[in-house]
Amino acid sequence: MINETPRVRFAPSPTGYLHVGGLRTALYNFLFARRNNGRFILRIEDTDRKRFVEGAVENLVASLKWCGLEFDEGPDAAGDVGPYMQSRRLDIYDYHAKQLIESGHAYYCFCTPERLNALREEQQKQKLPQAKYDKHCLHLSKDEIEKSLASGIDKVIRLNVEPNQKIIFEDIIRGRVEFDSNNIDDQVLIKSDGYPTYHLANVVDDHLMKITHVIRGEEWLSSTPKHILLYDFFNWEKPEFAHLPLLLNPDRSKLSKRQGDVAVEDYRAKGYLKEALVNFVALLGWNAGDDKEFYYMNELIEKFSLERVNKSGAVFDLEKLNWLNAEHLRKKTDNEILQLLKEEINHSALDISQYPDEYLLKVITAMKERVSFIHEFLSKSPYLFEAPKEYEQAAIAKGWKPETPEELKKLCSAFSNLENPSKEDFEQAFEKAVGELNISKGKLIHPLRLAVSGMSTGPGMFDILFILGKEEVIKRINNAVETIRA
RNA sequence: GGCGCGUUCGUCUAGCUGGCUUAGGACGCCGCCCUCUCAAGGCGGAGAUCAUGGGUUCGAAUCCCGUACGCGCUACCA
Repeated sequence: MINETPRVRFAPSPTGYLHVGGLRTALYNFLFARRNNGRFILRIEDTDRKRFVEGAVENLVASLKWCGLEFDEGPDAAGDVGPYMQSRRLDIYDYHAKQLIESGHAYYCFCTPERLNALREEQQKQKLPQAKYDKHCLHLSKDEIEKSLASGIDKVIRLNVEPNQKIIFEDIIRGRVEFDSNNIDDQVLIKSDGYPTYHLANVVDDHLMKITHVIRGEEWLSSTPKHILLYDFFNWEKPEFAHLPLLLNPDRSKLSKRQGDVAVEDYRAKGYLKEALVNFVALLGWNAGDDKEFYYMNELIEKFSLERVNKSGAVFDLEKLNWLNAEHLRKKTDNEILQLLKEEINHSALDISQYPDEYLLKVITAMKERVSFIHEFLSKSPYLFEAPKEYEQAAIAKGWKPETPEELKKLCSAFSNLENPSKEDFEQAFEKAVGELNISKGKLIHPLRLAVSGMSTGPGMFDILFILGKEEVIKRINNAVETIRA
């Protein structure tokens, strides 16, 4: 074991999208694998036919890959212990379930749902500590079993849990965990439709796929004793277990759709950078023990360890994600941002051909520190892409005086004398004009900003003028004078 | 109900082998500086009797026990 290559798996059921909690689980598996020169495996747990969702696997894989979580083995990256879709391994589960029956650790059950329901109700009425199957079919005679089997009536295969056993295992994150077998039900292993339940499939696959570390969500902790039992019954070596704390809603319930976005694709659509999402999710339940919060994937790989994963659930705090997104955005080079911005423009109503790279680069320099998302280049500085069609009312009320139009006109003529003006040229011309008007700089700069941008906030005034260029600036000032005067 | 897991500022967390903690950092919030505005940046502030009660100890957020609360599981779902 010690010298074996660590092998871990992310084993989602294909529900249609990658949940951010799933992303966190996948990420920790991935980081652990990369950190320890191991293998990261994707296995699809599609044994519930009622939950089949068309295209779910493709979507899952796409989200995983977008986040940079490349798996070494999986549905479309075959290794030699596949297939990696449980629905294609039915014969394997069947074979192993039968082995269990032969060894007496499992048995056929022909009970109808009606009998099971009645049993449960009866047990509840009696206020029994826990509702459990009564092992009725365990005591069927060989003949009865043969007859029922031959008749083709519905059957399942159940785990034969022996009472009064202590089931103990060591969890990497939680330490020693102990269960009493009296609290464990004779779990169905093979359903009446022939598909295995999670419990059987996951143990058989983890063993056959040589998984060394089972890293999964805390919701599995309670069923781990069933899995331990199965390993023992098969006489297989057990993997290490690490149960991750849950991701929570702001009200501390398990992170759910009702209280916001949970799908990775939602965050992608909202303009979050994959670097930020990964960084943020990594920190939800883990830290290196220092104050570092800004990480790239390679740094996470270098620092990650299961031993430093927390035990308690973590609230998914959007504010902090937003901050990290801004941080990651600002750390990118202007050229990297340029590519993203061009994509954004392409997906907007704007015509990309109107904005040469050189122009966009100026916009990026001016706005980079003022945005948290790429799409904010467009929403926070629309005037750098199109002339303003309206002007902020509050700013008009505050800075637009009766004499303002004349003063702006004066600026226009000052600017018109400039030859291909730089930022400094604009500034000098502005100061000269202001001096001649005998007014303070501040008195005119705000109306000018309003006239040129339609807004009261943004980059330095002269940066804006420089980006827009002389002709456009003059045109906009004249436009504003007319519009606001009217 | 039963079983299991958890509980440090609003949130993410440091603190893991008890003293260096008057409990540190980050997000958010507030204020100041910078400044043509908004950001970014710098500085500062408010904010946690470490869920609670009881032990052990010269000394506990750190070890032990109880209680409360929260969450998970309790399916022929994963």
